[in-house]
Amino acid sequence: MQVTIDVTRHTDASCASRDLAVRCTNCNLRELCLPQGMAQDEVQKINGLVTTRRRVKKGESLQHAGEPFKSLYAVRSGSFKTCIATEDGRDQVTGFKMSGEIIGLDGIGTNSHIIDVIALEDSEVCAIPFSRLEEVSREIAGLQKQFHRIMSREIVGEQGVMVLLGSMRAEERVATFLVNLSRRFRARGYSATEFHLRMTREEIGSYLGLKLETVSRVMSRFHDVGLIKINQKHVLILNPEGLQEAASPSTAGH
Amino acid sequence: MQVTIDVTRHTDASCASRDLAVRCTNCNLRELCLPQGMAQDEVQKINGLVTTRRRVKKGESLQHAGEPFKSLYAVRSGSFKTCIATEDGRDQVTGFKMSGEIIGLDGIGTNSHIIDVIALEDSEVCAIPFSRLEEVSREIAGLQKQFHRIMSREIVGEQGVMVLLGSMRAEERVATFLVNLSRRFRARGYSATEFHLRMTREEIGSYLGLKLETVSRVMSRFHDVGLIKINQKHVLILNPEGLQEAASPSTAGH
DNA sequence: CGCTCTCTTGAACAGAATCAAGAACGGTGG
DNA sequence: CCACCGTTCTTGATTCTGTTCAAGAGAGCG
Repeated sequence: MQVTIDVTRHTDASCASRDLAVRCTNCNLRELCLPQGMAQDEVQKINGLVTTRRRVKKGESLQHAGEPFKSLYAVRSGSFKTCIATEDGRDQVTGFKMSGEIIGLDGIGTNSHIIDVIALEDSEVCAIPFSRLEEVSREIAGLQKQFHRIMSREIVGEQGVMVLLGSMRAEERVATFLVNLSRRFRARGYSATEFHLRMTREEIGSYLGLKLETVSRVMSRFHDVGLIKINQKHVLILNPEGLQEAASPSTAGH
Repeated sequence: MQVTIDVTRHTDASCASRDLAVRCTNCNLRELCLPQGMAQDEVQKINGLVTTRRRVKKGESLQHAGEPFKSLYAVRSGSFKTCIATEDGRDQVTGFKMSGEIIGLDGIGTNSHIIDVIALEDSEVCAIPFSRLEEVSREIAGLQKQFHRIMSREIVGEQGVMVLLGSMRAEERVATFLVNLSRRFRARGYSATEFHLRMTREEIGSYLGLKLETVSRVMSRFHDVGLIKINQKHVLILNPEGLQEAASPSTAGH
């Protein structure tokens, strides 16, 4: 087959992968990603870890449940949803991944993925071959430590979702979700009060254990009482404290 | 391959702690615990990892949220519940831990625990100092691999709970819970069809995102339709396939 | 421009929560 | 050994939150 178009973009990507841009040292995400908290000289040693970049178009999948596990992925740009499909046909969103976050930890235990990961927009990831990561982290204590931190935080984060799903009412869930997104956008240098939802109401609902109609209704209610301004996927948080309060009611004061 | 483990007589532990029994090599839980899947000679090298045993009486806590993180614990005998207390006073059970399972992974990320762990019965754990574990796992690839497996499985397990909480109805949740317990008892050499619940209805409910009355009602219903026989904390599974079917309905056939 | 997908909103319904009362159990002390 | 107490469990009646069903409005894409 002949490649006739898009040569520029293609070159961009290959350029990136043989050039300096692929190095963690120069990556503007290094404080959010794998190198976070590592010493300067340690980061240099892990430059070689990331061998390839991968582009994933909106709607395409980065990894499929059942595939053999080879690499972790660090989100370089864009965002993803992680889904789990149960034997009985249920399909649930278990998380949303933004830049700097690590994908694929589910595969380590059984050497095959159990989670589907799908791009919510055109995205790019850095592939981290896991066997290399294990090797290098045996040599660099800082990497080992950081990798353990990442896994532990994943565990803690999921416990937070369990609390959300197990004991929060619909309004609290949606408020918690928005507050969480807000924090993550801010951590990435974006506005904490104004952003664009990359996922549909249905995906939000699936993640929060609610139906899409309920998500929509709750957001409309927040809109009506002046907590937020929402128009389709565009969110403007008018009252961050109020939203935080809606997320965990009895948090005394604010 | 079938591994039969005799856990029925864990023997007395005081003898154990000053004697050879503290070594992983001789521990009858080694196929469920940290050494699982490691080579014989590797297991010998990690004998020194477990420095102390700790007894925890029923109702007492093994670790408190907020405490600095020093050690992981492997459950040697007995069982625990893990709870998370949110700022706004909510308190939720996030898991139950049985022999061979590892506790404390939540502390790695922040160097302090965020989870409370409370003994459901008089129990005993092996303390694994984490800094030592990191050191040794830099030397022994098998240990490193196994530790990563354990963390990954924790993540996967929690995703399973997220699906349960996010998309299952009450009956499915309770059935899933019982099937899960049944499997874990069997893996430990106990009966898969007859066992004693160590936790209260309220604790089960908290874990499953249900009220204790609902748990009780669902169990009574299962009893009435002949799936199980339940008398307070004593459970007898009469129809394992039926229970499995109740846990994930549309699982075609059985 | 038309089609589809997504979102909003309303009305009726269902499942689990809440409120309430009594029964069964387990531990304690007489 | 038995009576007593607090805790845990069961069961019923009622309430309420979120779901389901339904219809229409927007937005985005080819």
